[in-house]
Amino acid sequence: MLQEERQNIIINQINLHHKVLTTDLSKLLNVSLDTVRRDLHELEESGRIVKVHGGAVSKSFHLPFQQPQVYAREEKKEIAYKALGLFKEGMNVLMGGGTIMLELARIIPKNHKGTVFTVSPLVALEIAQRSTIRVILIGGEVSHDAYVCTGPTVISQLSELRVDLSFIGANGLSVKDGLTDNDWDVMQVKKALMKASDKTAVLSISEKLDTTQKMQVSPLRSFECIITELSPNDKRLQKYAKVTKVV
Amino acid sequence: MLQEERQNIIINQINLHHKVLTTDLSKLLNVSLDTVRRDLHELEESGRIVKVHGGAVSKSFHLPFQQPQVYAREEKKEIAYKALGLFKEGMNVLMGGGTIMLELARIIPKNHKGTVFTVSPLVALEIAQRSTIRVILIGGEVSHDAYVCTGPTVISQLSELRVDLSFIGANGLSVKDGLTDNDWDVMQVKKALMKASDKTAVLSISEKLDTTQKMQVSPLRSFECIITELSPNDKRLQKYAKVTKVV
DNA sequence: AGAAATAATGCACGAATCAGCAAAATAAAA
DNA sequence: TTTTATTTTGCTGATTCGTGCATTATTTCT
Repeated sequence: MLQEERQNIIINQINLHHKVLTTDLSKLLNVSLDTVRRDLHELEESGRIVKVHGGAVSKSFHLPFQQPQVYAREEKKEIAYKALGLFKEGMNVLMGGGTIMLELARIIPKNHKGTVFTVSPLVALEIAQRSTIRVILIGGEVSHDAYVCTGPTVISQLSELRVDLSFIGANGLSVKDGLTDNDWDVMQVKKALMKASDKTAVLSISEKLDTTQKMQVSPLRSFECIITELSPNDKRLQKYAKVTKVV
Repeated sequence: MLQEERQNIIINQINLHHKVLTTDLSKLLNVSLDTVRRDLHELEESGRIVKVHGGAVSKSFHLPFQQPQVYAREEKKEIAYKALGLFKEGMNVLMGGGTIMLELARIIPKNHKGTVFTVSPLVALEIAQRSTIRVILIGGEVSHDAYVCTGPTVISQLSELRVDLSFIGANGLSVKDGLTDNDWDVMQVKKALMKASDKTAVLSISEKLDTTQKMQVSPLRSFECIITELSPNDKRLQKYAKVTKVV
């Protein structure tokens, strides 16, 4: 077998699986490990792949220093725009935390009528800064990782509140387990958010669909709708559409 | 499984959920805790994530509030350092809003013991971000100009609170009129802050000495001390020193 | 302050890598 | 074709790398 032929096969395998193991290639091509290694070395020199210990990965798979400021920013913006459509003039809404909420906060029109309640200091500041809308921040202990107010104060304040609509971000979302979270305090807050509102919309990027975290916030059917960046008739959403509205 | 592959999965999990636990990753990836820890270590070294006790959090969850030009920054830092001297280990303190408070928030040591209550979302976020100290945000309507929580909710929550010490920024400060402010809501909040604390320290740059605003918060004598960037025996402070302590 | 959870450290073992060398294959020249 | 030069391949041993385990620190919770 020619060297070039072999290397083409290797490239092919990498494109196919994003990664290859040196030992696998050795068996597949019936050559020694050294030969495979030398091939990988050359392919790396010519910049076609990235060699790692144990094998090699495709260049796109190995993201060298790409550090997005906000992960999946565009998708989240898209979701925020859809959500904004539900926020009619004069409504009182309740917003949770997370990057999607921040995007939503950014696009609320300056003179929108209504009141926003939120447990997220960041959301509160963003809205207060950009718009003249009334912002009520529900205070409590500030969580060190999610930057959201949590704790009994939050729960009790929310229990005295009644709003038309709430927006909640998702950590895990699946048909079977509904909305799930991995932080007990945050889970409690989300439950309270839902209790305080007539309707609740879940905002989530599609990547979180069919994932489950440790604790359940609420089953799917209790939500007014699920908002993702996907088209409502996307295949991935169909099983959700049977239980609740998808947007 | 390739190391590279594993680390990509970890990054992805963190992007999705902002925070991951070492034990969860260990189960998810079917490797020992040590391996996960080493991965997290490497990812931190290359600057892609931030490691915390028990797991790791996303680096990209950075706070977008910027502070372009702070007037008299150096003087304010100086004041903040003096104020920090009063914040002993284990104390519960209450902080108002304003740029001096932000400087104070920035210099609180990472592992300082104690609890901070504040009506300023900015202060709360700054502390929550930089330190492991407990931060309780007193919620309410977010003022559009001072970015401080105001209104009846704040007042009533503060009335149920009792702390050792509070730090308040000044808008106007004079021997004759004491601490004065020009915003009715903020004035009310400051009054409530004082009522909730055993002692109150006023933080002010010297420029505001001998100035008076429309509404009085409290006369001078009710303060434990006044903190400025000046030396305590500066000429300008002498008339204040007759009424209360100056630092 | 004590108990439990989490992290760091040192060690051992196997797997992967590398360098140099000899054999084999291929290409080029006589 | 034979001979020679060049490239490619496989092997050996030394070395590094990745992983898990045991032990010791550190942190957190109560």
